[in-house]
Amino acid sequence: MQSKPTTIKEIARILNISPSSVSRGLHDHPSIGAVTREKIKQLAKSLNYEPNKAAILFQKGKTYTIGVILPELSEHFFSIAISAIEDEAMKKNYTVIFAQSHDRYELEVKLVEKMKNQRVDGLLVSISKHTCNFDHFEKVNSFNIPVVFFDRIPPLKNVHYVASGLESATVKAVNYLLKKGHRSIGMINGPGTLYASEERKDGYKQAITFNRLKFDPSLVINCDLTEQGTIDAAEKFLKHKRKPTAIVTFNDYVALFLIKHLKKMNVIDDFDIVSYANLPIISYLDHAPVASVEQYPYLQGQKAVNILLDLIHSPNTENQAFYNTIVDADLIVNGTK
Amino acid sequence: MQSKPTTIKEIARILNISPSSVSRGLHDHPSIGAVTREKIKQLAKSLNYEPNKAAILFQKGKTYTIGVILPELSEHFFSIAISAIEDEAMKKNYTVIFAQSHDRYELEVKLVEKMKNQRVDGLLVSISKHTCNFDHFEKVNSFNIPVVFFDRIPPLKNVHYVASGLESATVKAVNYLLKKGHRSIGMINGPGTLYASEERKDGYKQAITFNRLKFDPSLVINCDLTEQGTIDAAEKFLKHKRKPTAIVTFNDYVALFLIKHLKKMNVIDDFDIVSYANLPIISYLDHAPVASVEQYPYLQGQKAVNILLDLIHSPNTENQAFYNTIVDADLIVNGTK
DNA sequence: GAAAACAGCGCAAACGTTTGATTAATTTTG
DNA sequence: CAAAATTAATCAAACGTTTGCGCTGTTTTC
Repeated sequence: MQSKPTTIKEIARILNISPSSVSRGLHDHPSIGAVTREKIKQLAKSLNYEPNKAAILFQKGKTYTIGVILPELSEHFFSIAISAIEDEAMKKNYTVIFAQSHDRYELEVKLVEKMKNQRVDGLLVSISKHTCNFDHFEKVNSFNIPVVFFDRIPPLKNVHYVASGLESATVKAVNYLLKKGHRSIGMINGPGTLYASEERKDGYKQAITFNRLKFDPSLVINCDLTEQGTIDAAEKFLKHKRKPTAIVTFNDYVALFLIKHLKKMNVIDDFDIVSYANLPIISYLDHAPVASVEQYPYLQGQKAVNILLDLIHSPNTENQAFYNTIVDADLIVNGTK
Repeated sequence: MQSKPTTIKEIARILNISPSSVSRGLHDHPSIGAVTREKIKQLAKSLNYEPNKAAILFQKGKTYTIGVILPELSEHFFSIAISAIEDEAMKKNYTVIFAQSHDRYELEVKLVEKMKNQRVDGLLVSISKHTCNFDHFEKVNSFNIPVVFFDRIPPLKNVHYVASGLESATVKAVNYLLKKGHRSIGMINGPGTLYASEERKDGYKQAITFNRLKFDPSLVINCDLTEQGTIDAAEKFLKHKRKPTAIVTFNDYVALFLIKHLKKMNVIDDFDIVSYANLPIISYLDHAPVASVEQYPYLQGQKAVNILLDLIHSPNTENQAFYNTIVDADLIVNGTK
């Protein structure tokens, strides 16, 4: 008893009118009389008519689909964003397809190509760690598929993006520690190649110099974000001539590794730690960070989708204006700003 | 300089042959000569031809898309599964669209309907907490769209599903605690309506009775999985005449709440805790569970996709056989089985 | 009362691809 | 060498929907 979906043709046949009239009737086109329109709608309803999306997509050359490429779908930060993107797109009647680059440049290129072939109406991308070349995005742009970058954005001028204000957030974080009395503050930063590392460093510098202190470059250590890398950085701090009393870590994983190591070394109580939140339950730790930078991934996801839909719907004129949206991050202390 | 994608027609026009020949040439159809075939392929390549998926989908009535409905995309367990589903589907050249029911029955019904309208080739579902009626799945089935349930499965006989063997895993967990010397073991279970609660309780009973101990129903407490619910349960245990020395919690959240409360009450060292793993960093806690039930969400996601693709590809005969796949959960102690 | 406006509907083409049936040209077979 | 088989390609229809244009019959306008 497998049903075949009802089509417009079928309805037209039954009502003895043309398919075009049925189509127009269903869309409240003025050239269809009220009587006929109602007959059409009633029959459509009773036959459970559902438009064949594939046919419409094909006909209109639009897919009402947006593609999303992220480094890792299971990363907590991104999983929140995914939730937001899905919710927001659903509201606007768009479908979302996700893909993950697993932080591999070549895979990312392939995925962009695939999305293009899928004829997505727009693309939302958080670039992989190893992406330095951006030609693949140029290509989709030339096919008139708008691209909005998200969180991990490329260092380019003429692109749309949504990202968090890590620099100002870092200023807040360091200021907070300074106000707490700390005079030597360490930072375990990410790889130097990352834009996000640069922002953190700049924010750190800014806060330090603004408070008329001297910026000591040896207090900001680049780290590959692994456990061993974190331990190495921690050891440098422990042996530092101006041993810091507070440490800002690149993210919660680093904070976790750091806390573990400092506990092992039995010096955990000598430090205040501030991290950039990406693990939900870090505050349950015994020696949890005293403060966390919240980046609002849900909000970022929402904004990114809305910008993308804007671009999709805007007449594809020579758009010289680029959306550069910064979602201000907040410093969370004890669960409040 | 916005390009228009190359079409088969275009290639045919340039080569002065028919579109059908181009189509067949690209598909290595035997009735196209080697010379023509090569000419076609070369030109297609140089023009960057990419098949218009929308057209193919429409023509074939297949979408090469599977729909996935989960309660909450950002839930850690599901985000791992999402990653697996995406990877696996990508390998088989399928596209995935995700949606979340936010654990609301009505929304789930709507989503199923939407997926059907999207003409997905198959559906992967983890049902919402409040779904007791399953007619909406019957409906997609009648449209010959196979459904595979995943993790949260309905209490029906004639459905395909992949889920973890929670009963046997619970047996392992309780056995482990018994072997450690515990004689009174509490369980903070989920709501009684959940199938997952039933399985845990059955496993608990089984292990207890198998070890010739008496099953005490008052040691298994149903809980709404909130923090307050957990605290209430904990208090009952603290006042219990046979105060347990070990507690099995429904999931890591409950474990977290429990640990927090027991710490506050200063009795954390009186208990061994075993949980069902769904939070990645719980092992970093100071008084972390001594063991965790690992449910392998990645593996489950993989299996579910493969079963679904199997069903999609199998001739739609009257399939009387149902896939009932149990992914055995393991008890992880100190990072190993 | 003829011309103009309009309401209500049908016709047919188009979107890009696939595929069964057909044709034409060539080669093989007995 | 005629008949049969093979090769290589074309034709045309189909999938479901939308939309510009044209057609008819009725109503309005001056």
